[in-house]
Amino acid sequence: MRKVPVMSHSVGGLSEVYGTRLGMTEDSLELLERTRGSAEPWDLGDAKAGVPGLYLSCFDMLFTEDATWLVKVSEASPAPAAPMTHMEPKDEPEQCPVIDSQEQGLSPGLEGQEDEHSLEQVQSMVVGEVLKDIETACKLLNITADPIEWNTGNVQKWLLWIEHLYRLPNAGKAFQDLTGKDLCAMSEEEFRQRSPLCGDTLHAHLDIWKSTAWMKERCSVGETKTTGGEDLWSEADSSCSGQPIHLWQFLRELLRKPHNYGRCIRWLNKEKGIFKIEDSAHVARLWGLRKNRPAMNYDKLSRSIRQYYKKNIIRKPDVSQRLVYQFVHKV
DNA sequence: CATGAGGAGATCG
DNA sequence: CGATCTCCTCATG
Repeated sequence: MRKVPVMSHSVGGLSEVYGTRLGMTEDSLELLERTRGSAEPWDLGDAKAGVPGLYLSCFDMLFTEDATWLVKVSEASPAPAAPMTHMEPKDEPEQCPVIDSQEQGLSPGLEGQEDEHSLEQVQSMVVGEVLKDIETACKLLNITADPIEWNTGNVQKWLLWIEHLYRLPNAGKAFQDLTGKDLCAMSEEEFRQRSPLCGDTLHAHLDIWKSTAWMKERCSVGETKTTGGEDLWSEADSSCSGQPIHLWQFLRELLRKPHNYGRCIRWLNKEKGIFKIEDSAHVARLWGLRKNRPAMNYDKLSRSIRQYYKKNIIRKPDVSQRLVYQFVHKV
């Protein structure tokens, strides 16, 4: 109900990947009866697929929606557009993601069909989700939303992140020493050359980020500009003060996004601040990603949590249970 | 066998 | 310097 994944083939492999992995609903499939690609080599085959819940959370993070607005784009704006630099003459005329989601109210006449209308609603909703999810990723990785600004370290983080989320084979090395700018200048073909296995997927992901950044830029022109513009992205969250994030803050961030991380960490009793780490390895990986500690594991993460006992930040609940902790103070 | 408690030195921003 | 990170020992279910 919440998400209405939509797919398009505008991003080659992506649609198939997400289509199959995201557990698309039948109706959404009908909605835009797109070609249903053949199953990707790495999906549904492995154990994870059997437990969609596990990594689905991550998928939602960026993608239930991405495809969506590509759909919108390809359907709504027939004109070949700009921000997507060189587009390959692939099967789809790749367009620039457009911001029309905002002003959909202005063009009611255009989409006479109910389908179109509901589709628009879905799309704008979905665009919002993309924004939120990318924002979340940015916080977790401590990188900016705009790939153009990434240094080589940021790029590596992002790659790790995407690979981690989507269970892609490791391709980090293939993009070593590239900045975000370099990355953004690369065509899908170049991506594929560097990483035959997942270059196209990575490229598609990057496109989403680029598009989102571009859109965000467009939307925020005029306002927020004076202050530096971080307001838009850092509104509701606490963890933004430039200081290095603390583990307890990180955990709270995860807990704050049950939709994305509910399968690896969740509240048992939010009022009392009691939470449970459902997937210790997963949480540890996320933390390691965030802190640039590839060797992070639950052993070490839990040691850090235990340090909080003395500081009165986190404690073990009265009835001690495995992997269950409790924030001492109110959230 | 994964988790939990906590000591102690190393490391990083 | 503080907040982990890392490694380690020992205990527990």
